[in-house]
Amino acid sequence: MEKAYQPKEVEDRLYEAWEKEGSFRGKADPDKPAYSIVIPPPNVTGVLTMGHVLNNTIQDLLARRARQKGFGVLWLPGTDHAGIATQTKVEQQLRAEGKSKLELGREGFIEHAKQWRDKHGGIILKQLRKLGCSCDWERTVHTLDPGYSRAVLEAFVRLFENGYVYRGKRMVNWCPASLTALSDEEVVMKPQSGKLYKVRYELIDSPGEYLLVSTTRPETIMGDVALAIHPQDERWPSLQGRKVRRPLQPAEIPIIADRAVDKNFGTGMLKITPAHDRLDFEIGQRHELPVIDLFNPDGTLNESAGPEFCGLDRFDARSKSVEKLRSQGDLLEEENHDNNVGFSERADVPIEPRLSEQWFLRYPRVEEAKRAVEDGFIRYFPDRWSKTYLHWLDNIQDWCISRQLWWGHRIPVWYRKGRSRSDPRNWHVSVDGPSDPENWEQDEDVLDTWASSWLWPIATLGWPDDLMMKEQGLDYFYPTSALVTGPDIIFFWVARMIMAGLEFRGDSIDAKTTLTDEQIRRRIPFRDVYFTGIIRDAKGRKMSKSLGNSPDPLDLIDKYGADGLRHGIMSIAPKGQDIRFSEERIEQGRNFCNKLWNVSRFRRMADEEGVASESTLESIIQRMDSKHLKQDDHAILLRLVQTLDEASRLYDEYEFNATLQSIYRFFWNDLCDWYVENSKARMREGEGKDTCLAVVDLCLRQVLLLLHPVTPFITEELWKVLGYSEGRSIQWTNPGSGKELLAALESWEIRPDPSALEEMLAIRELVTSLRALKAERNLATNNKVEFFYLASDEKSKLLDRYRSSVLNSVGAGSLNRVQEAPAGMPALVTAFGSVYLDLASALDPNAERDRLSKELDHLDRIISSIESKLRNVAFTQKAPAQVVEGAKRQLSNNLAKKREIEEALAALPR
RNA sequence: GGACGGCUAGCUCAGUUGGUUAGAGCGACUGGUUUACACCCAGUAGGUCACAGGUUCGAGUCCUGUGCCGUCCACCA
Repeated sequence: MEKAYQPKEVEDRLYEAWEKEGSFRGKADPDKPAYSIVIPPPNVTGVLTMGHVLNNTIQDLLARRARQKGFGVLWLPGTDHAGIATQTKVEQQLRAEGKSKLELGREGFIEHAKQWRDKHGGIILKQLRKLGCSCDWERTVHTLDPGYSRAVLEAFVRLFENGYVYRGKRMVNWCPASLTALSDEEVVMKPQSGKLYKVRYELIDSPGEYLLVSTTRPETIMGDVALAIHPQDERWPSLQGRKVRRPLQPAEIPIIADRAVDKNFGTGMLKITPAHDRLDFEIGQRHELPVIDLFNPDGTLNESAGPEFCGLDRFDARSKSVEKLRSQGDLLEEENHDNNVGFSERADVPIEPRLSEQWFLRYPRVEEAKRAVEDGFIRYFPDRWSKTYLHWLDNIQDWCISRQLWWGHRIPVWYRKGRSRSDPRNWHVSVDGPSDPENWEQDEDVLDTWASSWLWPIATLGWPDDLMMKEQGLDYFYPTSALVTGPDIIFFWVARMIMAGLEFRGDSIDAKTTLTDEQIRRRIPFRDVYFTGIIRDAKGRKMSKSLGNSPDPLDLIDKYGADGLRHGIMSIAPKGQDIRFSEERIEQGRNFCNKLWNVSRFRRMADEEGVASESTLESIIQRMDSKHLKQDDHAILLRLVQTLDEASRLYDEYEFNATLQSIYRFFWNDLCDWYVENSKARMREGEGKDTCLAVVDLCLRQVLLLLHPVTPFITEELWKVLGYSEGRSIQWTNPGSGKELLAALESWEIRPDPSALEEMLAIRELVTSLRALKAERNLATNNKVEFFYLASDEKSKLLDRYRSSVLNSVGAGSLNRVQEAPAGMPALVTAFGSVYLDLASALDPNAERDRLSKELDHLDRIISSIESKLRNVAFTQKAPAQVVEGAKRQLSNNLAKKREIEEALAALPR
């Protein structure tokens, strides 16, 4: 074995072997309980980020643990076509080649995009293999696959038939960069510091008299169709019904009154531009006002804006309109003003409210979606996200699902040629289209990407095709067991998947009929949802490409190994809290693997032949001879039992960083630093050698099993190297519970002594104190140091049993009992008693006095606090007896310590 | 304007239902290469648990308020 663990060769070799053996294949096996996860499909053209590493490590961990526990496991991978994102990329690349999508035409563009996707896409899936992800790659799904596409269209048609989908002319969020409508969720509000302009409008019937209006968007004045005041605004009792002159594109427009106007904002007077503001549009509807659309789709102004403005970009138009108003004397004031502006999430440009005809979805099963989470059919980890989820559902708005793009699922609606598209009588809605296609033309738009990915858990398992569902094992794997994703897509994806599952799984149920509990239980797409945190850099900033603060996971794998990366990331990932990334933690993950490697190496060096045999749990236990079991053996076995239970509990609670901490403590502190260190002599020779090695084997074997979900490669490798494999991969062996281990030990007449743990802790504290006495005086290399101790008979007896191992681990010549504090020796007071270092020379009495005085002060503070507590009648009467007893014991211990320190102090030479 | 999360050692974080003297890793400092591991071992220093009240015999932990940091939701021109 190499001196240091070399992950590269091991990882590639093992991954290949696992794939070849079909370890990851998800098969419906009626003899096993099912465990399934569907991957949150990354963008097909995406590359692996630290976020993916976190997310997918957790999923892999869950899948691998389930495999160990004997479940029929499926982790289903795939990619998302990512409509806008991909189309934008392809267009950019075309532009770089000097081509445009219009030249290619729809068919040509899609063909081109597909080629581009096939060439550059799917990289991320290869990268996930490097991470060790145990996905069933044979079942990889892409959202534009024929089967999946059919599911998307089928869902649309069913929703249409059930009255959930409708077409309407409405205000939508328009992205002038991507030239498409967006859903409300794709708009992010950003605070902007802009200007608030005060503009005057002249009253027609009273020339020279003006009304003042505050606006942030002077470039839309040409589209004003009215001014509005609040009906109860007593400042202007008689304005209603009169008219003003619009200062740009002059025209006479009426003054109206509407409750939606805020009397207290600006001048209390609102200009109404129905085509370019949501509120204005609503007011316009109420008052039957006309709509003047000033903008082209790309955000430039059109003819309605007048010749001066036509063709200008909206922001140029803004400055130009300000200039013009100023020159006309209509601009009275200009002040700084901070407000929130909606930006397109993808293109990062301000969105434009725009009136257009689009397809909308009224969400199905909203009430049941709430119940599913409220009543615990679906559990959120951490639970607090359920509040965010429920709040969104309470205020849910219809979903604009049509996108003016080419890359995606084309809406399965056909319009009769030459007839009005607004009239449903001219529509044909079906998956396969009309039988006389020559008389129809298909809707040009595609569906929002999320209107395909919301079917992910059900459509990847074959829905809606009966045969496919059977083949893919939908009945077996659905509902999936866990979903691992970020809280940022709780609305985009999680909530919508729940509604889709409730609506589409099983028989179609009338919209008016509420689902029963049993139906909800069967239809939900997943049972547990684990929300990860967001990975931030060391300064707490979000990782992003533009900041360049995101390390490349593949570089990290190269440097620290996939296991190191996985271990590192899992050790810093508290449940649902944001994560500060630091490469040091990944380094620690690598170090951990190396430690595991080296202790295994040491184990082999102790007895190469013993390792060669295929050792099962039973055969390891049978190598233990209870005659040769020492207290240290009992103690480490008890710690192993504890750790098995603790780690298992923490795994089940999704507390992965705590899980690793628990395993770490056992493995590093208890096993390596204490047990192995103290057993080196036994491991080499003598009667107890076999027993001792068997204990080490048992501990190592269980540690490997516990760690396998987190660090699959090194554990599999050592599993074989150490001879625990019985020819089988570690993947299929369950670490088992502490209770099961105890039972196995018991069947071989091994019953760990419960008092051994406590003894070990006491001895460890003693050893630490003795080491400290030496270390503080730089005596680390001196093995002949003599110690004395002052302690009770009982403690003295205990020490006699451990003396040699204590001397050995401290590196000391002797440790003898005295009846009173020896003069002039540095001392430490432990739970065990006082220990003294015999050091005639090189002692600085003053330094020693300082140290002891400090200790004494500290003790005095503790003692007086306990005393006052015990003097308090309320405490002694109300606190539970054991707490009071504990305090008393604590007091007497500390008083004893104090006496001993005082003695030691008195014994110091002046 | 609402809602949620965070504030504990220089840094990153643990701290289960209130109960003996608040922990770990990293970093700092001291010492160590007797054949598992310097990706290691031994040890030391370092904390008014953000602040202010309250409940309680007892508060890092529960309640109220304040501050700062972060996230989400919200049509104020």
